Amino acid sequence: MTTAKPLRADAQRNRDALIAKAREVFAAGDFDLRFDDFAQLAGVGTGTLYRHFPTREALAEAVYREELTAMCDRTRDLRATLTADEALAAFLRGFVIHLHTHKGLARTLATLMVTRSGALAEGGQALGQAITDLLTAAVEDGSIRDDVGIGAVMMTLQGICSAFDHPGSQVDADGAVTLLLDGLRRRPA
Amino acid sequence: MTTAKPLRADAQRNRDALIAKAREVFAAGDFDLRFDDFAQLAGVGTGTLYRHFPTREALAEAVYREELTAMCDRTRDLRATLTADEALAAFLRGFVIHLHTHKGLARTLATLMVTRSGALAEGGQALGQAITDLLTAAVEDGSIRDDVGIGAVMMTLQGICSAFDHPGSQVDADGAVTLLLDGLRRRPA
DNA sequence: CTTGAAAATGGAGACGATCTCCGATTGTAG
DNA sequence: CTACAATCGGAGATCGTCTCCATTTTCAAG
Repeated sequence: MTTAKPLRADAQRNRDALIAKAREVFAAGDFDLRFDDFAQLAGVGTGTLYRHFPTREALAEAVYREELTAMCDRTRDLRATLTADEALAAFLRGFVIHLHTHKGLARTLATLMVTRSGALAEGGQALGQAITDLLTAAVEDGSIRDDVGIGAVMMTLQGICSAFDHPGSQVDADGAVTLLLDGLRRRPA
Repeated sequence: MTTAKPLRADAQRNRDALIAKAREVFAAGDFDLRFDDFAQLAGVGTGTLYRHFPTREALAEAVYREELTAMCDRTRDLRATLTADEALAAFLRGFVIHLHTHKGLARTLATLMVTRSGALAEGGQALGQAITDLLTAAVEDGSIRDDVGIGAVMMTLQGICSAFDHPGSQVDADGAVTLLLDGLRRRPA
């Protein structure tokens, strides 16, 4: 999967330059910049841009790849320290905070989930798996209900990501997580 | 608001033809048809199309206007027959079923919520208000919690609409509603 | 039934974004 | 150093969106 293909020196340089500039642009909130302009800003030709990143989403995914793996790691750390349901809660709370400080990440995840292009790009795929593992563990130790599927949870998360540019989104997103966590608790009666 | 502006005979005819054709196209699942082609199919010029419907969303909203008002009416009927929380539950269950038989509606609502163009087009606005009323009533009579905002619920609904083209979405959407309703229940302890 | 003015039409073409193609350039193995 | 392959760059093809305005249609007043 993680095919390590040796990249020629100049190719690597250009790729890095593109990602670096794109990160700046996203950080500035300019998500809808004309795609070709990413090339110009990075000082490469449009052909080079398209060769490295066939689509806007591919570029976004590369920019946030680090963040994505960090989140995956986080799920594992939490699993090691806390009970399954605590880990789930901690992760989701952290997820919202993380999205808040990286608006571009929210948009990227939303797009990846909607297009589900080629079954989500690699990083999105990994995060999805990590969350699935968290949920599965919590179901197995009986701390959350088992009568609703993972997909239902993912839909809610997709809502959070999609709606994250609206003003006041952080409070609402946190509320949505509260509802989700309480809804997931095993029905007492 | 509902400004009744008399439309010239030919204008009305063309408008209706556009909506009718668009309804067919959406029913066939072809949501991303080239916008100009809606005009060609309806036998009018592109200028006419744009005059009546400045954007793709405006056309979609017109197509589903009936559905939208029907849903608004439904919230009121349910309020008249059931308790506030029963009405909310019944509405959301019905909502999912409705989306399932009208995939185009799901996509339209998702788009309207994302763009929130001019504070949502008229129909979407009305539906949002109707849902808000349902929630408010349930909060007021104490059947659902009051410590999370309406926005949190809307986020979840946005997720349901956004994810509705994925296969197996109906089951997942129903699960998401289950989680939402249970999450909204006043915490017992 | 005119008739004149306002309303509406339609479709060619301007525009802006995406993406491709290929001759020129650069890196690297031998 | 040479030759070959990998990569580059950016002009321009392509495609969807939207505008503009000369022409046609409607309609109310005479």
